[in-house]
This record gives sequence, C-alpha cells and structure tokens, in this order.
Amino acid sequence: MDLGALNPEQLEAVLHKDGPLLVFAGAGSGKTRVITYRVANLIYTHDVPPSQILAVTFTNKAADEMKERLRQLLGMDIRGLWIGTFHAICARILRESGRAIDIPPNFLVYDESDQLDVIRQVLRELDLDEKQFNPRAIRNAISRAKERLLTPEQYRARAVDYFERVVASVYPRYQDTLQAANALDFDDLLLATIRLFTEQPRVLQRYQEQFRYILVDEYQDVNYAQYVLVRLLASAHGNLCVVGDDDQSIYRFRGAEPELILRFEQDFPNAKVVFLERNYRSTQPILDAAFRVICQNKVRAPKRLWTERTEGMPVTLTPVSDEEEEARLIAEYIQRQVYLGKRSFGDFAILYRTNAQSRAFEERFLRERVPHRIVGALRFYDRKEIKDLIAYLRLVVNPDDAVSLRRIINTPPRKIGQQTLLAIQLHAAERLISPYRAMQDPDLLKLMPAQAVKAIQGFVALIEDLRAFAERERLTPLMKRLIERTGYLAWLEDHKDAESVDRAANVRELLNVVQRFEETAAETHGDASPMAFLQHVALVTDADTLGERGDQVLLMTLHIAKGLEFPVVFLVGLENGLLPHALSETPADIEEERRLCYVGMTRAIDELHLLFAQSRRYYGSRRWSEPSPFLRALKDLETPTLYQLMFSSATQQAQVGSIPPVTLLPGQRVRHPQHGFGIVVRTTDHMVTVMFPGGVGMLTFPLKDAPLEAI
DNA sequence: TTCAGGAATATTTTT
DNA sequence: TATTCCTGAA
Repeated sequence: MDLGALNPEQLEAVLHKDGPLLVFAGAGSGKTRVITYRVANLIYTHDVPPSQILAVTFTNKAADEMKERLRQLLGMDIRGLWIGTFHAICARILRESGRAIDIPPNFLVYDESDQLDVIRQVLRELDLDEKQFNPRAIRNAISRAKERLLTPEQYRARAVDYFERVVASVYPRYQDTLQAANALDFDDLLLATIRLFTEQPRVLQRYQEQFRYILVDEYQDVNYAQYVLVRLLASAHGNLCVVGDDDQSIYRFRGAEPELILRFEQDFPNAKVVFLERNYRSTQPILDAAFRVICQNKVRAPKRLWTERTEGMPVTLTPVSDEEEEARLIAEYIQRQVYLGKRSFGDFAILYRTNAQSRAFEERFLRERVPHRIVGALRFYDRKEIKDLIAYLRLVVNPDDAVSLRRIINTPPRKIGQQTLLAIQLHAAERLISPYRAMQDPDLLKLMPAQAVKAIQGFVALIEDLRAFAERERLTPLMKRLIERTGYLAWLEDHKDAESVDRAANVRELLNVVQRFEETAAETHGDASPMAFLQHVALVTDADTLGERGDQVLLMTLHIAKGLEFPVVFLVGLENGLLPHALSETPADIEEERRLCYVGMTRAIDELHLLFAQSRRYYGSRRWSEPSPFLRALKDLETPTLYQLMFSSATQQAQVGSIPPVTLLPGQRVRHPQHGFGIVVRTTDHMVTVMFPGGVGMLTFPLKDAPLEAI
C-alpha cells in the first residue's frame, strides 16, 4: 500500500490506530481517500480482520464506492466488512438478532408515503380532519420525537400546545398500526436497534466485540439516536473515528445535530483531532468566494481551505429578469462552450434549492436540445405503477401489511370498492386481525353480498397463488408471474394514452431492475430474496441512482449535490426567500441555508457562476424577489456577469470578423434620466437591456438612441 | 363501481 | 402550474 500520495494531515488520520479520532474534512480535502486508506491500513498493516470493522456512510452509493475502492486498494475479498448507512446496518442487525426483542426477521421498512398513509388512517380513526392537521407535519413531529428517543408516553408528557397534543394522540396509534403490520419506519430501525442493545446487554456485547473499529462518515449529519447507537457500540473499546465538516451540515431539518461534531472532544476525551484544510478540487477564486460566505456563520469551528490552484476564472454573479432568462442564458453559455470545443455537456451542473426550479431548465433544454438529466426528481421506485407492483410483492412477503393491501386491493379495478374495503377494515379492527386475514374470515364473508365475496375470494386466491409460488421460485420469475397474474401490464396496455404507454414501459423496466438486482446479489452479498429486494427498494436514495455520468448536463438540488464535484457549477436562484428559503426563520435555520449555499459553491472545480432572478413564477403567479442576503459577503469581490464573460470571449474570437462596435456591453454601468443608475445585462445588434434597482427592473432600449449615459 | 371533468389548493431540503 | 379532491353521471 502506497501512503506516499497522502499529505501530512491525511497521513496522520490514516495511521492513527486506537482510540477516538475526529477528522475535520473540508470540502474537496480528499476525505474519501483518507477513509479508504485508513480502513485498508487497519486490514493490511495491523491485520485487523475485515469483519471487525464497521463503516457507516451517508448514502448507499458512498458505501458501494468505498467497497469498490477498498477492493482495488487491497486486492482482496472484503465481504466480511460491514459498510452501509445507519439504516441498512440497523436493518441487518435486526434481521439477525431482532428476535430477542420480538421483531420477526421478515419485517418491512415503511417509507414516507407508507407512513403518511398510516397517519391518515389514524386521523380518520380519531375523527380528526386531515385538512386541519397536516399528516406531513404530524409525520415530522413523530419522526423528531423518535430521533430524540421519546416514547409515545414521554412525548405526551412533554406535549404543550394543541398541535403537540394531537400528535401525542396519533403517535401511539401510529406505532401500534406499524407493529400490527410487522413494519418499521426509518426511525424505528435505529430505535429498535437501540432497544435491542439496551434490553439485551449480551447482544450488545456481542456486537461490541465484533466491531472493534468503527468509522462514521458525515458525522455532522448524525442525529441523536444515531449518536446514541454509535456510543453504545464504541463505548467498550473506544476505537471510533468520525469524519465530517460542520460547514457542510445540511440536514438539521431531518434531526441532524451538527453540534455533535463540535462536542466530540468532550464526548470522547483524549480524542485526536485532525484538520484537513488543503483542498484538491477548486481554484482559489472559488474558495475565496465560498469562504466569504461561510465565515458569516456564528456557530462553526474556525478553519479555512487553501489550494495550490491559485489561478482561475473569477466567480461570476449575474442578475437576470426571471427564471426563463436564467435558463436561456445558461443554455447559451453551455452551448457556446461545447461548440467551441472547450467543454462537453457532462462538465456542467446546475444546482438549485428546490426541485420545482428544474422546470424552467427542463423546458429550455428540451427546446434547445441540450442533453441533460435531472437527478432525483422522481425516484424510479416512487412511480405509481412501480409502487403498486412493489405493494403486491410486499403483501406476498408479509400479508399483514395493511398499507400495501389498501393500495392495491382494487388496482387494477376488480370491483372491490370503498364500501367493501370499509367493511373489511372494520371487521379487522374488531377482531384485532389484519385486513388480509379478515378477508379470509367466513364470519365476514357471510355478511357480504355475493358479488363482493367473489371479488374478495378472487383477490385472496391471487395472493395465495403468488405466496405459494414465492416458496419455490426465485425473485425474477416471481415478479414475472406477479405482473401477469395481477393483470397489471394488460390493464395498462388497454389504455392507449401516452401516460399508460410510459407506465407499461416502467413495468417492463422493473423486471430488468429485478433481474439486475438478482445478478449483483449473487456477486456480492448473496441475498436475492424478495425481502432483500424490498429492503433495497426502501433504502435506496436519490443520490444512489446517479449512476454513471453520461455526457449530459446534470441538474439537482443542493442537498443531492453534496459530496459531488463538477468542472462548471451554476448556482441558481440566489434570492431571498429561495436561498435562504422563506420557511427558514430562526438564526440556526438561516445558518443552515448558508451552509447549503457553501456546499453548492464548493462543488465547483474550475468555474462557479452565481445567478439570481428579479422575479420568478410560483405556482402560476409571478413574484418579485430580492437578491439573497448571502451575496452581500461577495460585495468586495470582482464578480463579472456571465454576459460579460461571453461577450469578452466572443469579441476576442471575432476580432477579425464583423461584429459591429458596441459601446454598451453587459456589465457596463449606466445612468438613465428617470430611473438613474443601472447595469447593462444584455446587448444585441439593435437593443440593449438594462437592469435598474429598486423595483424598476429590466428595461430594453433601441441601441441607436438609448437615453443612457455610460458611467 | 368507475370514470370524467371541474374545483380547490399547495408553497423545502430527504435517510 | 400541477396535482389532488370531489361530485355526479353512466
């Protein structure tokens, strides 16, 4: 193993063997390299068996990449190594050892939409109006409670205001419903593992002995429950290495506690602390701009990135009139660069705060044939038709799954309507059995009309047929039979509209996905059971689906962009209300938004372009916006506009050519007799567009006799 | 029970 | 602007 490629700080982190270690790894500081070398060094130099190492990553993709790099680095079988997200690792522990606290190994993982379905159901039971009590807000409140390890009773005791009291009444029923369905939500995976470890000390001891070395990546995004879990596992031997960057904590809204990384030295006294501040990614101008933004935050560990790439293009800052101009300008810039042979499409990324912002780009790029890909907008597994088929599979694996049953009992239509379903659920609730069991209960059937009985029995026969088939056949044939027997594909093919054609294609694609899953499972972890597939479906994230990059412009949210890098980054929508988002109120919220801005800026390798629009469409109506207050930090920087950049290079290109002389170039400051000071943002052969501050906005004049004076 | 069409309404990031 | 919700007709 060649350690020569590491800088002194990286080497320090890699060579540290026993005891707590905290690595502040700034953006682009070679963090992944440090982590993989550290693990490799433990195995290679210190003969630590891979099975004694636990590495927690933030995404499944990060886990896969780490595995791959280690395999290359060590050239050996590292299958024994435990690498994965908190959720995946907890699920694995619970399937192995959950029996000890009465969790059957075939539990399902409920995702957010399953959770919402349960909450709506509970609200109905409690006769509460879901218009008045937003199921999403309740879900979040329950999730926050679980992250802080609060049981329903403890939560109730703390509930103060009306909303909290409503949550307090939903929470226990929600929990009972999940348990009855043999399902765990994301938070339960952690909660149940902690419960397992505290109630069964011998189980804890076993895992403590197994995981002699623990490594947690993205420690700044760890929540309280995850922190408790790590402490439980690491307390025996103290060989805990955490890696993170408080400046890149962007999941506070999801319960992450960036304070934990700042507190690490108190939690684990004698911890060695290493700062990785040398940046291998960006140019100095990019780092300068990013630092100016992030150092405005009050709560942060002082540090500053540096680089040897002292030369570079200036960061640009461009006002545009609206989201359409934003998209048009960027499309034009990209196309010029590509056609001049300077870049390919895959070098560009557009980063934004909210998914809705992708719309304008999508439309423009489609029209101008700019190859692009929107990352994570709609997960493959979130499509209705895929969710439906997955629901069938879930029901086959676990017939008590009431959420899935409700979802597909009448999809495709099989004459089981609202009335019938209500009768089934009522009967189930009375007898304390799951709806599926109720459907097999003669006591219920004898009360129902013959037509309904026939429909119900048909449905039960379908599921039972698939269950029997699943006993002896593998996943792919099971899925094939499922699609055929449910009549799902045939149902879609009946409709000839474009949407149904799309959906039918997705259904066929699902078969490919299943097949690929089986193949990779055979190569790696070995488990290709329907249950393993379901867990995979529940735990894969948007970032995981990024896959190999084609030669396409990538569009994604700032959250998804974390950990990635691109030669040219456009950070768009830098407006007050968008970034920072209007819903962030407290100073801590604003600091998180500023970190989000910082994360976006530090994704750039060579060029960083910042844009903000003067007005933007929100749900059909146009709204005016101010530039983001974060931009004030850049006021002393030399920041040309993208227009200036394009024009100066265009004039260079065409010096011999015939571009008419223009006096009012973009970026030129001008004065107008009525509107006063303004900046030229766009110049064509005949027209000039000027942006005036103070709500006046953009005005266009004929170039020949514009009432403008250059200043 | 199903489905079409009009009305209402949402409004951040996601393991 | 889209999606979801709701109503009423077949």
